Amino acid sequence: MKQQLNTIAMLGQAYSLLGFKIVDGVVGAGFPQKPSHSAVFAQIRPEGSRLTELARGANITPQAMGELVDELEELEYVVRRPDPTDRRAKLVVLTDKGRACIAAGITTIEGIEHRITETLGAHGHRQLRTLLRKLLDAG
Amino acid sequence: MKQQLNTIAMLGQAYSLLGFKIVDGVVGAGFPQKPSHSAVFAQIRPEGSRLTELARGANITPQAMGELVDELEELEYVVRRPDPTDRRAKLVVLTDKGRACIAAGITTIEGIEHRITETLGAHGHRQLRTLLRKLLDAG
DNA sequence: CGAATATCCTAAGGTAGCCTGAATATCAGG
DNA sequence: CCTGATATTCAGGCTACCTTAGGATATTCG
Repeated sequence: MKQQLNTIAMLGQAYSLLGFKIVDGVVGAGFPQKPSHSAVFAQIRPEGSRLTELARGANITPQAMGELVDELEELEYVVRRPDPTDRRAKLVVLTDKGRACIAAGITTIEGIEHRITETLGAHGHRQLRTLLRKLLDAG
Repeated sequence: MKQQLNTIAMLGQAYSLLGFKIVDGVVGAGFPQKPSHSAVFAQIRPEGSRLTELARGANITPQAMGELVDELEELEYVVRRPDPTDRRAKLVVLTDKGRACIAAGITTIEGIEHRITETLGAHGHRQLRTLLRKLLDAG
């Protein structure tokens, strides 16, 4: 579970770890309107994910997740397709527009990371990440 | 305006600066129920502050601030007293309980800061603050 | 087959945290 | 003393985000 994290995510986690509540980031123009929508984008698998699966991952009820998916479907970021392996289920799948949206978000994040490196220097940026890593590991 | 900031506040500001939205911190048991309540505690002056003054500082409408103060008054953290210098206005003043609440919050924050120093070492903690300071100044 | 289980949907409800609009009281200046 | 600005309050509304309740349908298991 100790995956590679970008600096802003580490900042957020550190902040959260220290007893603060944070709202999930809405980074850049590529992302949809509601902060909670990123709960879908962050989780959805390339082959598509089930509603209940997404709900469990986001720790909300399937009904609440259903509403989010409704909205994202309306915005044409995802579509619901029948699951070929289980005819009870439907798969929530990203559309091209959805993938473009994620790509735009990633570009924004990369831009921010770049700006951090510019400000702190490569060495400083590495130092910052190391310190944050230590904080997260200790927490 | 470049006052001394503790590390957690700096983390939060940095995170916010980088395009994320954060909910104000609820640190420790000393603080009241709602995150937004800290908008009052953070601003209120020892002699008391006016409602509109607090509203401007928190960048919300006086009506919204009025509701927050209502709640805090209900919880006996503050009282409304007539302003001796202006009979239109009332002063929102901390009670003993309110001051105790702030003190408890500060104690909690100090505890967290202490834990950070323990984890990173005094040198590491200073380094972290320096790096965050740079990020904030650049933003 | 029939019962239990899984998935999904609709509907209704609730809270937090804001907002606008309008009423009332007071102040400050000519 | 009239006028326009300022301070507060009451009333009503809104959005984001989540819940519980109940029911439809499809699948798996004994």
